[in-house]
Amino acid sequence: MGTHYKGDDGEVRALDAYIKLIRAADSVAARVQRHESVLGLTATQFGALEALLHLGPLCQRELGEKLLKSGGNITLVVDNLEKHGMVVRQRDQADRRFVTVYLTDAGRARIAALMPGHVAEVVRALSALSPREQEELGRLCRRLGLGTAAEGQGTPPCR
Amino acid sequence: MGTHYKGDDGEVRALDAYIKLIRAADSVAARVQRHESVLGLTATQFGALEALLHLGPLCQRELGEKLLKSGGNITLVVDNLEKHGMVVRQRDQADRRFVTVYLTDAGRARIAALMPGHVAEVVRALSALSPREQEELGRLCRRLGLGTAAEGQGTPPCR
DNA sequence: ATCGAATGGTTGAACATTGATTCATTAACG
DNA sequence: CGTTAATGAATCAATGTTCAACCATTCGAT
Repeated sequence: MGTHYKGDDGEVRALDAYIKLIRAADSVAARVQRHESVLGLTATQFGALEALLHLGPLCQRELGEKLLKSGGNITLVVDNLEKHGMVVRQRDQADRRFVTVYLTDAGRARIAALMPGHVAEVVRALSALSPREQEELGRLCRRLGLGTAAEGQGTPPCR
Repeated sequence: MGTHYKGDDGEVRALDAYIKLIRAADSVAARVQRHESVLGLTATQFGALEALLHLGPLCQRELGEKLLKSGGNITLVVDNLEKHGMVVRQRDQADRRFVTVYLTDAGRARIAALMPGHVAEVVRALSALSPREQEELGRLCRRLGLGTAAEGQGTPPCR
């Protein structure tokens, strides 16, 4: 199990941790997302709604940073959410480059209704670890994320 | 920072760990993959070559399991690797449903040449953690991955 | 005030990924 | 045997994602 690469201890240790980290994230994300996508939302759409719900209106650049997605992608995601009436765009009057994205009532209702199930699924996915272990995992992961990630660590990317 | 969801302690703890896990994996994977993709390989192509290098020839179904990717995707990935002469397909004579994928000499040389840089980048990405912490992270992640993931935990998915 | 750099957003091409369908082959079972 | 089920792979449409090019807007020098 783990890595088959021949190298010194430090390399094998890092590779092993790396593989397990990626696999765990994939596994947990897949499990959680199953419950979102069934309801007609992609993971990124869900993440966007959730960010808007918990952080309030955001411009598209901010949304992209929170979700770790490219600008072009955010344009499409917001397009689709807007098409479905979950969200509205509005040009910022002060600085007309910005487009602020607002949750509609329908969007707020939708994401609010989805959250309990989402939370329950996350809790369930992490139930393999004790509370103390979950905290330890969070601590370790936070230090890893600091390296490259956009600093805004507000809201879940949801892949 | 972390989660903005209002809920009981267990929920907040799980959500927080979840977010950080996903972000850390994204962040580390992005960093590592930057060094692979610059050289003309997608993450999945790299993962496939690496699996073949360390595990020997595999059929496409096995490859899909190792990489956590769909069958249709594997067909395309192998197509592209074959086009570039990194890999050859061969029908299994015993059971003609199987197609075994072999590394060519060129493919072996290519992945072998890439590995040291890959390993160095993984080591670097995980250097925020001490050896002991890396082991702890691996231990926690392994227990999370067990929930849903395909059991074959041989080789890195690389997203 | 103006010109150039930087920033936010959009667009379009390229591509990876999935999921459903289909086909060939093998296995199982009567 | 022969039919049916199961398995591995290929194919195709649909979609999410990224990246580069581009436009509009603002900001900063001079």
